[in-house]
Amino acid sequence: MTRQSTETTSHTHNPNEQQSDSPNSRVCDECGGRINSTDSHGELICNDCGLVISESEIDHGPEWRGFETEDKTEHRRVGPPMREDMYDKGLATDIDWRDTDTNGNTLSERNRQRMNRLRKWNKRYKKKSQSDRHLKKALDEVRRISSALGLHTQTRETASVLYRQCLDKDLIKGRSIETVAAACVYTASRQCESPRTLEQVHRVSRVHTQQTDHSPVSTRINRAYCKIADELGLAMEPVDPRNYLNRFVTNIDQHVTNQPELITTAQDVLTAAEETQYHVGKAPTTLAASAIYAAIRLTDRDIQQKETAEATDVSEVSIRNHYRKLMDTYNQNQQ
DNA sequence: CATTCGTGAAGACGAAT
DNA sequence: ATTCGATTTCACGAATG
Repeated sequence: MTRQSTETTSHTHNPNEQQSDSPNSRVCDECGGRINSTDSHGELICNDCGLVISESEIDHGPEWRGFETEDKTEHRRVGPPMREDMYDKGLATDIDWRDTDTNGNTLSERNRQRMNRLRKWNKRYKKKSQSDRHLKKALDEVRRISSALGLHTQTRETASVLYRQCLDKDLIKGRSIETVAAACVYTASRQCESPRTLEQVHRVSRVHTQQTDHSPVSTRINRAYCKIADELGLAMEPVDPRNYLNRFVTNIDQHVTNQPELITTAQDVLTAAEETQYHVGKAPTTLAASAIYAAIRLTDRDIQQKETAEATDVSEVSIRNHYRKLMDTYNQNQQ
């Protein structure tokens, strides 16, 4: 459905591309345009056609840190930074499985047995307690969901921090690990301004709707999210509908020409709507979808309501109910 | 014929009572 | 806890081109 990075990673090996001025600049497969470095939502976006290339971010920074001048010049390697999304924060030691020393020489029989014993106890220690296993399972789930939603590393780490805080506050009791993990990812995606809808999170989560639950979104994840935001004292702002535009437009599977024009028009439509306070009380997703359809009309494109509705998970009716008004306020604002 | 438009019923939600 | 109003969605049929 969405285009992922698999197509773009290949020409990293092309020597011609190594000359580019920034490590992030690449060329779009679709239109040959320059690809922007990540925008504020952590998504790689083509400058020309607006195609979302890849939502997962690669850290191009140095893996070393220097505390004294000679450290910096030597580029001494000191290991990766701490990671909140690994249950031991990435700090644990592992013993190599090869029975060789650092020079590659095979070990003596006596030393091999010693290493075997050490490996065994190291493993036992790492999986020691029940809570460690719980945390590992939970953070694996956070990682899985984040990756399925194309969220970038910073968002995933935020979700992981949230989960640890939930654990501290005993918020897991009565809920499944999967539910809390999904709720943490949902919360983090909003905090990091690359929001995913509850519906999107629910679709990739392993939280089943109850048999009696007819609502399209998971009440469980929503309740967990409310509880988390309340207990952790998070002041959650309403989602800015503009943050949905890139993703929604990319979701329209028909090839959209000149995406940036469409997106900026939709942005202006939303800005105009805010000035008349039209947006108050309306769902952000509905506003984003309606603004996109209004922009489609304003720029004379041949894309149907149905397609817009399907790409945004907003009903056709809701789009119908709003896009005229949005077009009107936009047009008034232009004069 | 495909698409858009309008409608009433029904559910969910927040604010007010 | 209940009521009320606004919003959203569904199912359907009518209007439009």
